[in-house]
Amino acid sequence: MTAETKTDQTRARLLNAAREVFSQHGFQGATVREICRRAETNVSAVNYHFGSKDGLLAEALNFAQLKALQAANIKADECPEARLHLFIRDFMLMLLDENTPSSQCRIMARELADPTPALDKIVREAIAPLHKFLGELVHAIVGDTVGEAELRRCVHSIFGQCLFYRHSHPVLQRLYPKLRYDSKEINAIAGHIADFSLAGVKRIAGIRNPV
Amino acid sequence: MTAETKTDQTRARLLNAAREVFSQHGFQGATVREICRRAETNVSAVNYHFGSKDGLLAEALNFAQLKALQAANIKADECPEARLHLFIRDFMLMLLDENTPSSQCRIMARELADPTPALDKIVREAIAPLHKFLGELVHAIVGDTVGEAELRRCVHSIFGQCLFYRHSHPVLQRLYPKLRYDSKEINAIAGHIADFSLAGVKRIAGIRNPV
Amino acid sequence: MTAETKTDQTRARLLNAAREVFSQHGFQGATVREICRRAETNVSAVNYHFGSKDGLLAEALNFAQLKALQAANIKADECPEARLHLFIRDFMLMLLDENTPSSQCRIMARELADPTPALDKIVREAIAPLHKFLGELVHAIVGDTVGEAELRRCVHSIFGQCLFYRHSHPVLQRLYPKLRYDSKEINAIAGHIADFSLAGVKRIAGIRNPV
Amino acid sequence: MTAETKTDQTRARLLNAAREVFSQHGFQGATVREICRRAETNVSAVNYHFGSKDGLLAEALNFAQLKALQAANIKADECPEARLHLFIRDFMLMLLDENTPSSQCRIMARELADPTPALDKIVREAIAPLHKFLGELVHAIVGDTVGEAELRRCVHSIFGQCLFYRHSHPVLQRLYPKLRYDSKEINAIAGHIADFSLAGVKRIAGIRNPV
DNA sequence: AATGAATGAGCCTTCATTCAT
DNA sequence: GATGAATGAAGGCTCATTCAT
Repeated sequence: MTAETKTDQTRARLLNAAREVFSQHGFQGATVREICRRAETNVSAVNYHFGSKDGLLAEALNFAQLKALQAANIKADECPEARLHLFIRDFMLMLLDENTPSSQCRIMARELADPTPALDKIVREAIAPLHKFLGELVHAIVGDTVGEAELRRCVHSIFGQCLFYRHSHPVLQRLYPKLRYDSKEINAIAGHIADFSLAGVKRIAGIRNPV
Repeated sequence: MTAETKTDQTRARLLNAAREVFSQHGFQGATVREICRRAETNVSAVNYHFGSKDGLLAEALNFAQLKALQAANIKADECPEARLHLFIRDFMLMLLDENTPSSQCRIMARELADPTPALDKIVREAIAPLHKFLGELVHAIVGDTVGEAELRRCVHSIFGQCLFYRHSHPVLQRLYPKLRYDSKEINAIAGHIADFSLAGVKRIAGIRNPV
Repeated sequence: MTAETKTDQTRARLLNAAREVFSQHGFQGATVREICRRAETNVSAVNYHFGSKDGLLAEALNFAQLKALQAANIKADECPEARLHLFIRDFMLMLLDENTPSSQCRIMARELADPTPALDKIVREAIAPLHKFLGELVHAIVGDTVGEAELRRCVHSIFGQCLFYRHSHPVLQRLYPKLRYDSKEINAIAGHIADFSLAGVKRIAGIRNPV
Repeated sequence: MTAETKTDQTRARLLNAAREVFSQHGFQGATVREICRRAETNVSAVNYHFGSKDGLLAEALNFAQLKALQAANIKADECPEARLHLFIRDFMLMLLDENTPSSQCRIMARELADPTPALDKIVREAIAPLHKFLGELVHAIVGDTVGEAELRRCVHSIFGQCLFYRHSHPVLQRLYPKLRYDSKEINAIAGHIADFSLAGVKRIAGIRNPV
């Protein structure tokens, strides 16, 4: 049924390998050779199929996972607070779960702090919608009681907490050598961030925060 | 009275250049040659003064400033909540203030995943004490009502929010081209993070959060 | 019929150049750049074809020729004394003959004092078998009359005499500016070493040495 | 009593350190920094006192030890055969004894195969006299029965055997990991070379070689 | 006279890319 | 169309040497 040509298969293998390697080593740290080794093809293949390492990154980022996450969240028949919790949990799973290989999200996270030619595309197609999505979710929680700037900062506070566990992973590993991101730990972290943030946004909105 | 030797001046120029380049390109993306070019010295200077690129990073992180920040905070005759606010503000000033360019510690250790003595030292001497400090400050606010793991996560939530503005700076620049980190903006951000976090930690501690 | 690919040609040029440069400047003194310059290729070629400077040395030593030499000697239908003479002559030709420049194995491993995989491999694959071979040849001459340690020293004495002409070539050139290693001279040297050594090993074995 | 100035002391320390390091690592492998570290002075001292690394080598080689060896040998009230044995033993001790630091002879041995600017001086002042000395000793044993070329080759055979143990040390260490150059082993080697060579030169001279 | 600081040429190696089948 | 071979720019670093006291 899958009329995949050999070319398509090679492309697919390269994209998967690229996602793995980019998410592990970042764009600069990744080498074309390593990607091609994992894709079991030759080093010319990247330039042949994608023009350059940059081009490979651009294609490797299809953001499907991220969009699926948002779509699923919107569909969820839950109150905004519960949806925030869900979103944070799914986002953290994408960022941290070691059993989910080749998450685009993890690639993005790595590149946020280290501008690459692909960053414009990443921001435009993935991050801007994501910020918009979370902004709307927060708005659904707090209503019109907060200004635009404050809403934005709430979104930043939530993403900042999430991304910290990825960006600071090398540091956290050294601080707490026993730390492992299994699903229990990820759930605990996500629960914490959700509770913490819910209280935060409500405080910002001037809403009394019951225990 | 400027008892600065030529050596000290060269070291200082290198450190400033390194902070600029490291924060712009990350550790891997930064080149010794570029750093030396900006410092107007030769490429050997880095190895001469700091032993290696790693060693330069370790010194560029400027532990002294971090420690001064903590010391000043401890001395402040304020309640823990106010001290948290102060700490966040000073930390954000250190991370973001564009008016003291390159003399600040802009870099937080990242992407030194391979076990390297530099990151070990950085974590041991700078980051671990910093986490301990903030942990104690949070504890002073919430008392013994939270467990060790939760306390730790509160610390992570606060640092995550702060570092977000540095790590995601390239992203935020693209999302909000008009964004400038002047002292007014920094104060607003710090205020937001302090309020948000205070509500967060109290919620985690099970403390009713009045408006 | 010249089924040599371009790769093989480049490899061969590199090996020839490496033998020249290594034998002129030693391993440390030789530079990859100089070798590549003489081989008329770029500096990456060494690492591409041989992995490293060490790897290039390992291949340049040309074990094949050494092995062919031993194989031919074993096949020779001669008495052990005559075979010793033959071996020394062939070995000296390999070491010294100026008429087959740089296609020969001129280098004997030296100055790789730091434990390096290259020298380990060289010793294991080339030198140990060679010592074993000469040990057996000496044993065939003297029988069981000498102990293991003495047999070993006889082998060392023979190799030492041969290698002297290579290792001390720069010295001998200065001592005897007229010295040329043409085939007549090489034969004379080989004959000398064979006679000298035959008498030596027999004396060590306690065998009366007739004129 | 020693009216040594501070300068002289520094020079002396540098020369001693240089002899150590040169004999251990060869001229190219030795670094000025290491020499100065051992001499407990600064890196400029070498150039200040000796002009360059080359100049340091030239001065480090005063050949006193070598000359003393020859002088002592001439004085010895022994037959030429016994004096050959003595000479080889003393020469080997100089080359190999790990308890005799900073032997000039060992430096020379390293540089024989790897021409340095100092080689002309070494050959002229040390090696040529040494070859002449050993030539005369061999001549005293065999008389006028051998031609000049053959006499020369006998000298080469003897030196070749001795130097082998130094040049091929890295190889021998790997072939026989248990090998140690203690004085017992050195004496055994020297005895072997003397016996072997005596038989050799007599055979070359056409002298019947009694057991 | 003597030294700590600074230099720049050069080292081996890695890398994304291009070439020539 | 697809690949193994080859490239050259650039990387961090080491070193003998020179500078400026």
